[in-house]
Amino acid sequence: MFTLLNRTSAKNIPKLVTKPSLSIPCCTLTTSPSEPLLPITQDAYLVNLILKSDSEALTREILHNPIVGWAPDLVNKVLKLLWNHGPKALQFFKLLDHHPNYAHSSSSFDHAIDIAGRLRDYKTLWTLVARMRSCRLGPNPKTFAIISERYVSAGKPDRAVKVFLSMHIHGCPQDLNSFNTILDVLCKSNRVEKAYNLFKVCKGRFKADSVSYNIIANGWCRIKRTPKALEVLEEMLKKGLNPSLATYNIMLKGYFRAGQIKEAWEFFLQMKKRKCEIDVVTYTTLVHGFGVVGEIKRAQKVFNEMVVEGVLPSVATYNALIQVLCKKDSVENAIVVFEDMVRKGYMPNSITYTVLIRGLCHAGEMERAVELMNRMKDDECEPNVQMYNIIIRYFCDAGEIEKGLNFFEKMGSENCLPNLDTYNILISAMFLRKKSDDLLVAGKLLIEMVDRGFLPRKFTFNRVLDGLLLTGNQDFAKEILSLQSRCGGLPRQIKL
DNA sequence: ATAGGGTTAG
Repeated sequence: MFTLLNRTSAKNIPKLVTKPSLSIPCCTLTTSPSEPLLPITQDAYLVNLILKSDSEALTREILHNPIVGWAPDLVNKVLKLLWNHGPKALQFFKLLDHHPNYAHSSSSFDHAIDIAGRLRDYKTLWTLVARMRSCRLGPNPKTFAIISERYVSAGKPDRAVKVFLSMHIHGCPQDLNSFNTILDVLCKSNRVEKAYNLFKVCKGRFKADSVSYNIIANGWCRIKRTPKALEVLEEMLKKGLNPSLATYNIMLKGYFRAGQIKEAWEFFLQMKKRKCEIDVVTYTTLVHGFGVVGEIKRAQKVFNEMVVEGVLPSVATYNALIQVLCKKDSVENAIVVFEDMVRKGYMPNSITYTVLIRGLCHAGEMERAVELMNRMKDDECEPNVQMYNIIIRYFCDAGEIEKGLNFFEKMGSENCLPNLDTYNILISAMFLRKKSDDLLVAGKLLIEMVDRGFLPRKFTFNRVLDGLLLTGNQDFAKEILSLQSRCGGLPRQIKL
């Protein structure tokens, strides 16, 4: 297992970390007198407008409102905010495509294609690709990366491979980069066998490089098949391609994933012994790896020792430690680490908050979880769908259905659109109290989710239908039944 | 959006 380590690793190139600017251009438009007169960002204003307008009003606002100066950046922001409202997003995109003075940019096309793919609306997807081409804006390698990913996550990896092999027909020739991308897309969805087959067939044609090999090795590691990963890397060495620190970190993580804790530690010791440049990723892998198997003391020991070795922890390292403390130790100790990181000047990110909020909820500390959620806004961090889903789920589980519903309403007013999970969580909760009014709410939620492009499972439909029939809501049940038959032909929507 | 570390609860 250590032959890999006999080679010198490539120089580790420091990564330039740039922080994206968080300032958002403000719009002086005010919505209506009943709403707060605070300056509202233009993208948020438009999203609200799009969500509440019928198609006639929308045409008027999008095409003929002279106050809105359309620009690619603004369009992309709107599309992003409408991420969990696919049909409306596509309606908006198509409408704006007919604007007299505005033409879509290539990145907006990519966004729209992504959304169509998520809705599994492949007809629209390929229409957009054709339209993009006729505007001479692509499609580009990124477009195909998006399309492949959508096919793979819809359970159609063969279609993804086919799309890759026919890229050139759409005016975008394949190269090593796009080859590596499709391999990675397949591996990240655990279709490693498929990736490996494609790799074997095409590695000569595209001159597979060490990145290709790393992607495949990581794929085998993801599905806990470390021997296959080692085999692939041996082949890489035979080809004269050098492993890099990324290669070693992939294997290290692979051992942890496969539960080979002893091997992981041995591998790390060998890395050290053979003068590999060990970096923050290596240490984060160790902290997380030891933590998830409950070896908290060792995780903390590694965390403390890395500084001695001259490697500073990153936010990700802190997140790893905080997470494992929440899971295997106590949320109180996790908070201690969180406060320590803040004191040292680290800026917690949304993962830090998600992990801590879940930890607090799990410990039954709902008030503190909510408090933290309010406090994170001071750190230029907005609560996201996942956090709302956690809070809503735990409140519902604790029997506080009203509080769950309150948070659901709150997210609507904060430009955080519910996703499939949100609806499933809430609909399930509507059966807990055995109240007939709750079932009416469940029915309304079901209608709303379909409207937003999410397809409920058959189980969900049946449950709501049964509930409505049992509580004497025959008319509403009929409405739901016709909704279900209208959904029959629709493809199933998956979560993010 | 070409590779390695940190959310995802049966």
